[in-house]
Amino acid sequence: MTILVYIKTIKQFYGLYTDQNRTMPKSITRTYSRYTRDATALLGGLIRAARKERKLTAQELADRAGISRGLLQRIEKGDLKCEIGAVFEVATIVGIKLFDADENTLPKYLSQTRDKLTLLPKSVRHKSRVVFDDF
Amino acid sequence: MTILVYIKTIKQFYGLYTDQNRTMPKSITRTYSRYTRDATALLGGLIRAARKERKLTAQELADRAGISRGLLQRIEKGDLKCEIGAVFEVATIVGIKLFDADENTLPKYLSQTRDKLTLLPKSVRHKSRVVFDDF
DNA sequence: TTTTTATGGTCTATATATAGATCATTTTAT
DNA sequence: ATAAAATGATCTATATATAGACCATAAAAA
Repeated sequence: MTILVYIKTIKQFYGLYTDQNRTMPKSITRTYSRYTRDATALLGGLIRAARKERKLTAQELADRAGISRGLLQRIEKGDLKCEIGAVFEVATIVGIKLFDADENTLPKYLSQTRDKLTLLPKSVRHKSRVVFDDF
Repeated sequence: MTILVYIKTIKQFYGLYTDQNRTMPKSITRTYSRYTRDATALLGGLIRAARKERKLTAQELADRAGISRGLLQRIEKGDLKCEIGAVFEVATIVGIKLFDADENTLPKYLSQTRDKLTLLPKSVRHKSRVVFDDF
């Protein structure tokens, strides 16, 4: 007697597994405002322009940032699903100022914001609205 | 004869599979500059402050942005691995201006940047340095 | 004080972003 | 014109971010 188990890929097994035992969760499609899309596209465009002005190839900049060329392409295109850390790092390398702040003023803004937060209430609490539904 | 197959979790099987058949790829740990880390932390702090000023709970803001409360927590903490789209969307909702631009000026900056890009060379090409290694 | 609720953290399964390879095309230098 | 190289795009496996549930604690209201 022979038992033949043939699973080509993990994905295949994974798919069988999930389909059999769990309901496939709804794929979450995010919506973004125009402002968000424009801002991300602008940042990507600024990065691309700065890269060319500095005569860096995509591969060179990607290497410096420690990311793949493909990811850099997506960043420059304004892809909304890239890690913010990767995007900001690339921007930093080509010399784009975030929040109009240089390396000296940025920490100051940061501590100012932290100070401000200590003054604000720790948690936001809504006044409990009295409901008159009993009548 | 009995063949007993016991796999507790997919992860367990997955681990066995990869260890046996493939070399485990190096887990890529990114490095980020201080400027990048400060900028992300600042944005998170600004979001948190703006949220409290607007008397929104974390859950309320997360719902409006279409994200989970857990993700909002990471964003406010300045986690570098969040999607830039999610971060910018939350910032937009609480009224934080990106690039000091409002909803009218942002598209203008965007088209200006695109115009600039058409003027720049399509691809960056390094002058081929003649190598004298032959001697 | 008591009660209610917001926050902060953990854990798991799923969805998805990323690296890396590959190929076609475009662009620049020679 | 030709060659070399940069770019744009696609594909796959892996790594990892996210949603959602849960719990403990903190904080604000009653």
